[in-house]
Amino acid sequence: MSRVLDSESLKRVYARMFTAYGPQHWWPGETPFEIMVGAVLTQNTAWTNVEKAIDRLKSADALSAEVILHLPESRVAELIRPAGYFNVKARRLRNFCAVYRENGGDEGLARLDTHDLRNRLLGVNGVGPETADDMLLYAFARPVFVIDAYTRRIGGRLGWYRRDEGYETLRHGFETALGADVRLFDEYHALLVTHGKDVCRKRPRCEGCCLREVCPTGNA
DNA sequence: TACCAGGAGAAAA
DNA sequence: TTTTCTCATGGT
Repeated sequence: MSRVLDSESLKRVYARMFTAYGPQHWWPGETPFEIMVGAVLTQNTAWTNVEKAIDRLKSADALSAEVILHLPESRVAELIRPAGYFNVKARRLRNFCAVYRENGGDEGLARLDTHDLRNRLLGVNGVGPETADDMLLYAFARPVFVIDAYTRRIGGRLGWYRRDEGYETLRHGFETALGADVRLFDEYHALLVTHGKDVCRKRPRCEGCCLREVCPTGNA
């Protein structure tokens, strides 16, 4: 980034989105494991489809690392079919479950410091930076800011940075400007996604956009 | 019908 | 090293 992110601008945008949409109550899931499975399944996929896949895993009594590792990959793929990319995601889920088990499950992973935990997750073939950071923030309440396509699109329109800026640069930029605050990071990311779905896609002319007055191009 | 969704990794250039 | 391609269902 050519310049550091402005803390006041970030907080102003957050306040406007929070006023417009209210608390988002992310991430759906009863356990860290369920949240992490959801993070893999939601890759480039609408959450409504992920919910169907998780429901099918639950119905088959297969929402556990042991069962997923025991079942044939084709069976896992069949169960998660509604989430799309079911063949690659079945393989990724099994890769993740193997590492999850090797590291002692929810409790074992929770004992790792954030840097260590992030590296373990990134070591899984199929878990990239965004998925790992979803897991860190929402499953383990670590102060890690998640950068996704909506963060890039909205921040880009607001003139904060280039959309193709590197992932780590953006993550570090948000974390430095906002300070380590799990609840803020949690809500901020969720609000960006909600705002992106609400305005950026459904209302291309930004009618009634809560960020209109703070957007230099008038189309955030 | 065409497009997109809470990405990542492999292959090609 | 950077860009392009592949994976796939379900809703709008």
